[in-house]
Amino acid sequence: MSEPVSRPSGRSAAEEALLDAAERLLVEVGYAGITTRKLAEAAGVNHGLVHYYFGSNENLLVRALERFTDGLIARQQALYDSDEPFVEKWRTAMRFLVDDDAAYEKIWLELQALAWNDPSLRTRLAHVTAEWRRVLTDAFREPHRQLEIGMPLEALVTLVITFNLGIIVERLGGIHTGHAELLEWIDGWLSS
Amino acid sequence: MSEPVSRPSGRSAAEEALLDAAERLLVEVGYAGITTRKLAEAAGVNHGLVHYYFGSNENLLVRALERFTDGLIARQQALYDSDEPFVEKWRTAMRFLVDDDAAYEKIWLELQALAWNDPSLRTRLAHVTAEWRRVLTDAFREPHRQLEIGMPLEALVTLVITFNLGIIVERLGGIHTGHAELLEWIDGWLSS
DNA sequence: TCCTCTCTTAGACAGATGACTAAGTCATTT
DNA sequence: AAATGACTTAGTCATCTGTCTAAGAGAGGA
Repeated sequence: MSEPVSRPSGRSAAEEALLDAAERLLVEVGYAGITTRKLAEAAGVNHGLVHYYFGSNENLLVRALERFTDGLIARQQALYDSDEPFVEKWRTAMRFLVDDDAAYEKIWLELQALAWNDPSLRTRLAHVTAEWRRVLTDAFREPHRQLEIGMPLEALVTLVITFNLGIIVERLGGIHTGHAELLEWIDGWLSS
Repeated sequence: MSEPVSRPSGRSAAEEALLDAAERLLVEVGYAGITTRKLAEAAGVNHGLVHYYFGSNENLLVRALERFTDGLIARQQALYDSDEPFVEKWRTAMRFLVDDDAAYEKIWLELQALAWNDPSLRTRLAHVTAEWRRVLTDAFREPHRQLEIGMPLEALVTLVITFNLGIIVERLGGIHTGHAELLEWIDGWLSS
């Protein structure tokens, strides 16, 4: 027999390797280029294991999405939970945003593109975005008051989230025009 | 013989129908779900015509991209070229942005997602974005001065382009939180 | 009328793909 | 040492996919 088991004790190395391979392939070829055999090859395991551990190719991507988004929320929490002053948090976040290594962002947006055509995945991503919004709203409450920003807090958070997302998308398309200028002006404005 | 001909006089109805079908399928199933036979079926033509007119599936998508981006630039030009006051132009643009029918935006972002994994397509899209930036820079030059906006023009244009793009991406993911609040505040601020 | 050229059709073909399975291996338990 | 159960392998199978081709339809000109 070789039926998928009810998640025994510890995850096998192969299972983790396949999820890692999924993330790597999302970066390298995008979700549309991911096949059972490519996954297995990238993970260095037999291609039958995709069925053994995940049942199907699609399910593997769902699991990869869940693992990735769990990590994403934790990472965002950690950034804004620290004791640093707000300006430092902002600078760290913006440094991540324009980092040369866009692997994390590529995975995130490939998963979003996948979800555009899969309503069940959209639910999961909507939850992550809501969590992200919550974290940012908390983080911006104090600076929003202190810096006397005209617009309502919710509008400010929306603006920050969306322009960040837009920068990521442009960068994935190879466009960098104006990004540095915008971020530098914001940085200078925060410092004053 | 059935070799692709050197674009005779007028395009056949089938050729147009295939390009139309490509756009419809981008909206309905995304680029990854587009196959030769689905294209032909959606266009109501024989699947052999994909090879006859475009040589390959991929080439058809490239042609669809070219046709779409041509229209996109024209549409953007037309919006900001009109004689209306700036506020009206802005309102029209924002109405398009949050329109219930996101077909146009879906096509645009599916093509971008396709380009993330295809360097040659990226060049084409980068050109469109550059053109869009040029149009917006012209349109914002006067209001930027009159409204005494603190940040440099280039930073402002970047902010507008990226937060618009971010809103589109969020909407494709089914997220609408805060969009109306942000746009309403901007609208109010412009009116004052 | 016949011929030419464009357009269309149906189908062939190799290769890839997702899903699945029988037969193993191997460590741990009894 | 035997048995158990998790893990792995190599391979099968039906289906789909992209590409290409031979054959024909039909319009317009000679």
